[in-house]
Amino acid sequence: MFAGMKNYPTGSDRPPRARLFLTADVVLLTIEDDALKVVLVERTRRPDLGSLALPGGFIWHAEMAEDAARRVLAVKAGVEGDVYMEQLYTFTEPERDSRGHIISVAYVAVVRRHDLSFADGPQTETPALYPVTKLPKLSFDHGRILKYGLKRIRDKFVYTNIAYALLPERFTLSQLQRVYEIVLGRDLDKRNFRKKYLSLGMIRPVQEVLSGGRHRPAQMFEFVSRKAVALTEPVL
Amino acid sequence: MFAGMKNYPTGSDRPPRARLFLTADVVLLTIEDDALKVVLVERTRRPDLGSLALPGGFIWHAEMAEDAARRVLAVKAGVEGDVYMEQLYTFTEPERDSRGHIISVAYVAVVRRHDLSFADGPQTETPALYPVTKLPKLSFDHGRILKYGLKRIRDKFVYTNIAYALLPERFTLSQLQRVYEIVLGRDLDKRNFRKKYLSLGMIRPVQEVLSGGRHRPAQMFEFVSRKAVALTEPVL
DNA sequence: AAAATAGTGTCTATAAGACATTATGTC
DNA sequence: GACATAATGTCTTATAGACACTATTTT
Repeated sequence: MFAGMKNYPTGSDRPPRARLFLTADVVLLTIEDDALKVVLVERTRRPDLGSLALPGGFIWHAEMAEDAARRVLAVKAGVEGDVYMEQLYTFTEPERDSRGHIISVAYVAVVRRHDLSFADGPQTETPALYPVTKLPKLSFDHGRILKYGLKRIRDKFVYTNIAYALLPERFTLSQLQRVYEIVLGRDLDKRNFRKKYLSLGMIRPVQEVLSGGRHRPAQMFEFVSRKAVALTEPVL
Repeated sequence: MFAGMKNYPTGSDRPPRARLFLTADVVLLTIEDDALKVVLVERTRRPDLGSLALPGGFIWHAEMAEDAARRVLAVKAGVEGDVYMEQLYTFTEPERDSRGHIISVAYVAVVRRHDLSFADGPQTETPALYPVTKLPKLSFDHGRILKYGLKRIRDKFVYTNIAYALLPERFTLSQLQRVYEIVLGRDLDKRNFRKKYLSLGMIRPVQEVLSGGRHRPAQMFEFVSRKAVALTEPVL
């Protein structure tokens, strides 16, 4: 296997294969109060006790990383059921965690604020939402992971339908546009946005209007598919 | 599901954290005889002895996955020095390797054919090049990894300058176009390709022409940067 | 009728893609 | 001068982006 190699650092005739611990760490994003926010937990153990980190957990025997990530979502943020989640990157630097050489398989997940339930559940760590625009310093290399996750999600918004993950089943075009503006962090032109988005064929009108306040009610729409779909053409 | 879990499967009060082996597996691509090819090695051990697999190796103690991948490139394909390589995905299914629960951190690398040296070097496994258009069945889940790596590289060609990894320092526009055609698997219009590529400002003409056969010599170009650069605008 | 958001169309500029001929070397 | 590849420009169509007013409902 490592053929031809005569001497390994250990002096043994076999390479010093590492048996490593793996964690699944999740960049869990949502929208609250018209702002994109990320779930962070306060560490209850050393090292870095009391400082903020991404929710994460060790991968168990016979478990795949994605299942561990879903377990983390359930246990630390009360998120159950269908959630948009994708693998982000695997961080393997031996020094990234001061406890030892621990690999992090990082995920990004996007949920509606409503699907987070911090209050109930047995967690001792206290999760909370932080706006991505002004972030505190995070433990380990979690700042880097978060930054990377944010970039990934912003890219995905342009090339996929994942806005569905932040919207109820039925929504208005104004709500959809607002989601894009919050995630991308810039204002969009209403007419151009509607023209473009409708031309993509990812949403369709439903027989329902939203009669909000003292103004004209809005046509509601639904996503044709609530599974992640990649576009050939960007939204913006 | 996992919320409120009082007893772990082992009955212990601590979760059954797994200590796992990790491998770095590399989708190593090159161009040979006007075809995109991938390096595969014949397995010299069980399981799947004699069948084809991606070059890979276990991650060692205090080593990061990327270093392991570079070691694999060096040992199994004689590739040294600066190589375009990026992390692809991490495969963690417990059943993916029949030897046990082994994680694969997969990488894609792109090199010039000239930089591969199979002959010399101490490997007992015999690496060889296979056209990506007609691939044999691979061991484990390597077929899936390869397919994913190919997709990644094709996407990257459209949005970055990584064509540099398949070209000598100086090259003609026809050579560049040919690289794109081989990687993407379709013919491109010469005039449109030149117009577009030159407008991106990623290459510049040098004071040299290539006088090949009995025809007009071609202007040579070089990449402004031979580091991976992401574009805001696609090449094609 | 005032307030508030919904809903709509045009114009301009830029880019993509289809397409054919001339230029300049070597042999 | 025959051959082979290099090099080049125009037209059409589609898309992106700037931009302002009318429509409909509630109170």
